[in-house]
Amino acid sequence: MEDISKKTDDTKGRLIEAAGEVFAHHGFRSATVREICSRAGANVAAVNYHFRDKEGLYVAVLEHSLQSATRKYPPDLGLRDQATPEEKLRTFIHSFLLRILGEGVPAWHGKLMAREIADPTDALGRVVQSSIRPLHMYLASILSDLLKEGKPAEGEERDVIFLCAMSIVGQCLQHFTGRRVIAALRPKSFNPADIERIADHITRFSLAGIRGLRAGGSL
Amino acid sequence: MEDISKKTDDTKGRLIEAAGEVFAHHGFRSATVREICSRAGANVAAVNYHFRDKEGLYVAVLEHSLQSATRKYPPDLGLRDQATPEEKLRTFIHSFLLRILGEGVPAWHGKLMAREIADPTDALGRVVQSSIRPLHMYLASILSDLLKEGKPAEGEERDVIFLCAMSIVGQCLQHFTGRRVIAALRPKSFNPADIERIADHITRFSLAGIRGLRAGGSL
Amino acid sequence: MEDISKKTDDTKGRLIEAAGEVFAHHGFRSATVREICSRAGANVAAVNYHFRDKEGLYVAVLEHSLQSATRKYPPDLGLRDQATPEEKLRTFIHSFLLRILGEGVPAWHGKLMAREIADPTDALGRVVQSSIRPLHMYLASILSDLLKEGKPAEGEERDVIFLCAMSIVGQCLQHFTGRRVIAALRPKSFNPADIERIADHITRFSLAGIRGLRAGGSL
Amino acid sequence: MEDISKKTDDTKGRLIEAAGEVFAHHGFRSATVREICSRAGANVAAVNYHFRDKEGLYVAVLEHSLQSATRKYPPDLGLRDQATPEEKLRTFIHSFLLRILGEGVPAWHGKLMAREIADPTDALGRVVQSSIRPLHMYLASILSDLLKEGKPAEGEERDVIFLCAMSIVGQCLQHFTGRRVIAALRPKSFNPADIERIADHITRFSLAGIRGLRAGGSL
DNA sequence: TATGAATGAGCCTTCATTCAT
DNA sequence: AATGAATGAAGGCTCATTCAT
Repeated sequence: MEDISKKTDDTKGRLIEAAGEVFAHHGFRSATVREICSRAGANVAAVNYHFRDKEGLYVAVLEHSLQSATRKYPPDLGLRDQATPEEKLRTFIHSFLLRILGEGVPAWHGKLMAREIADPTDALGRVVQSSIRPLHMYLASILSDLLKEGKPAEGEERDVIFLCAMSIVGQCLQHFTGRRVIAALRPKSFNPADIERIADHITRFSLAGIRGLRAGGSL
Repeated sequence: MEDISKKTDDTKGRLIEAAGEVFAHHGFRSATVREICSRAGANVAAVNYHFRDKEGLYVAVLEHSLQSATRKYPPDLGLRDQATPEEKLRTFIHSFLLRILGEGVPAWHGKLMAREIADPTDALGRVVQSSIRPLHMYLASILSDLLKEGKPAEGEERDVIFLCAMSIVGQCLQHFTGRRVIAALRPKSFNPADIERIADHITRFSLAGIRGLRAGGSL
Repeated sequence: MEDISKKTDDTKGRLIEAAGEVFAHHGFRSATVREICSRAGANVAAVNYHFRDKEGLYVAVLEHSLQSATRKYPPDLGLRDQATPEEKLRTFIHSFLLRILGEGVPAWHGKLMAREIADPTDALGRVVQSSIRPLHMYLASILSDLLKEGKPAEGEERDVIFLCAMSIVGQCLQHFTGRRVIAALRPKSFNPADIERIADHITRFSLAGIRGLRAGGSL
Repeated sequence: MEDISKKTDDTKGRLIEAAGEVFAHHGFRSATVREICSRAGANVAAVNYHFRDKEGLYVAVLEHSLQSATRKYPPDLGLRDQATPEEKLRTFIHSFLLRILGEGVPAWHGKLMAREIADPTDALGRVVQSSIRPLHMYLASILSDLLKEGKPAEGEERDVIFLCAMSIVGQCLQHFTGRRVIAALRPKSFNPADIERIADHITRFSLAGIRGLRAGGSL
């Protein structure tokens, strides 16, 4: 009679949970099967039995993470469909930051993705297709709405949308990827509680940036 | 006190050169002493002899890189001092991108820094103090000029400057850190030759973003 | 007391059948319980449940093989008892080759024996007593007839008989044991269809050899 | 100042020597690097350092064995060239038996070959080309002389030569491959000292067999 | 009776490091 | 100053086996 979400007391589930933390913390190559199994209270051979090998476990962790993360933090955060593009962008940024900086239990979902992006394994292709591309397309549609009125993007326009998407995602990821440098530069700044503050900044900065591009002013 | 940049045919210099490439490509943990020594045409024991251990070599590489990189690509790219803040920002962004995306012979300097930021070792503190902080301060001064006129930043203002700096650096690093994902999302887009294009975008996006913040419009 | 040869669709029977093929192909040590169970469509624990351990299964396979093989290919191949010793020898050699080179459904019986001879396990003693010795005694009796007339063999004579038996068996086994080398030396020679040809050669070679020994010519 | 043949006190040489014994005794797959290194008084990593991996060591052992064995027991055993074919055959058989049954220090050369023949690894091809084929060609030339006068072998003739070669080699190998069965069948028969006796038998048996074939008598 | 899950010993290999020269 | 050889710790993985159901 399992009360906790989906019976996490089976070995396979515990392994995924433990592996998620360890992979997110050390990266795929530096993580050791022994530490994962130790945390999961399982034998070293359990990984081989359930996931074939270390990489199989990694893929399973990624897939679990992809589903879980997008389910927990949908890009629109339950926003009503008739919301303005500005509202949608703010919500997208906020949810993105929550995924990579949030401290909720299984906190490693977003961290794992950020790691995979910065130091990809062979599983990157799968991650891009099943998780990153949908998010990217959603962001691109918001940006398309913000950059012009109604006309489908084409040619030059598509490049601008893509570059804007990179600008927004880059700003968000910087607060995860560069967290150690930020801590060293400004010891007492921004902790998890500041996610709201950061989301505000990135949203305002980006909305103004997009409007500036639309204005088309020269450099 | 040997000048490495002059006589790179001694073992020590060749080791640093080879280690730079390997560390930049694989990261500290995944790089192997054997590959480094092999590329440098040196014995496996050479690293321990000259640098005490693998980490000692890494620190030496970082320090060499810090000096070399800032010398080769000064943040102002030789800009005259009376340039406008807008010109200074554009030059900063351009030089930053050149450092992390350029294909010049010592191409690994910037890549190495970006790696250290994304996956720090114990040497991060040193890197921050001697290399990152100066760049950051220079960027902060440009931003200060752009955000207001003359008055030194304080309180809330400092937070804004810091967040803007992160926004700009984050946009730049995204094109290095996320290069594999970008390649997977848009196979034929942006190659090194597009650095100008990317620099243009980030500059325009950011200048508009900063101006938007100064306007202080509500969300 | 189950009759395996009749109902081979029970787990135990399927395990023996599958194990026979795998042991014959890979040898005892290199064969894996997992492959055997996989082929038999049974659980990995089935071997330990039914046969205590891997070796127990091996012994069961051997015993099944001993009975089955001698039943299927009797050394005299149903030859009438009043056949000449020459006819008996030819038939013995032919049936021996069929057992180790034949491609019949239970093709692994002879191969398994040949493997046990070349790389014995602890079960060798049992195999010798229950399977090899009877064959050997039968061959020895044929040889005794060929070497002299009527007088029981004794002393020096017994050594000659034994050596002749080894000569004949060695010639036959060479075509199984050394099959890989033969294939490498003479790529297109001798395939299973050549059993007749090989049997002819060994028979003629050996009959002449035996007669030569009887003639007692000096070296 | 090494007095023993060729300085066997270096690690590499000791590893080859130890590996030879272990491989000959257990076979490639069942032999463990640990036992080999333990016997050689070396670290487990020594194998990797000197021979890349276990298979590299195996190949090195084989090559060392090929040279050493044929040097120690040349197929003609120093026989003068104008010896009769009969003398040559006897010498070939004798030297062959010495190689696989002899107890001289490094006793494992022939045993290793016999193992490789019966249970080949990926290195078999090399062994065949560099070691077995020359021996085979030499034996074939002797057989050619014995089977007819002067005329080069062709067609059917070549098959007969090949089959005779297999008959002779098979008889010899039987005393190594089947040694355990022989011991079980006839506990007190044939020990190493009987090599002469066995060589005599196989030679006489085979010479008579060959002559019988030449006579071309029907079955 | 039969099984999926889990185990622990042991394998080969790789690594940064140290030693003797 | 520099090297080839050797080291021991640790890693991922495979195996026959046992456990709980």
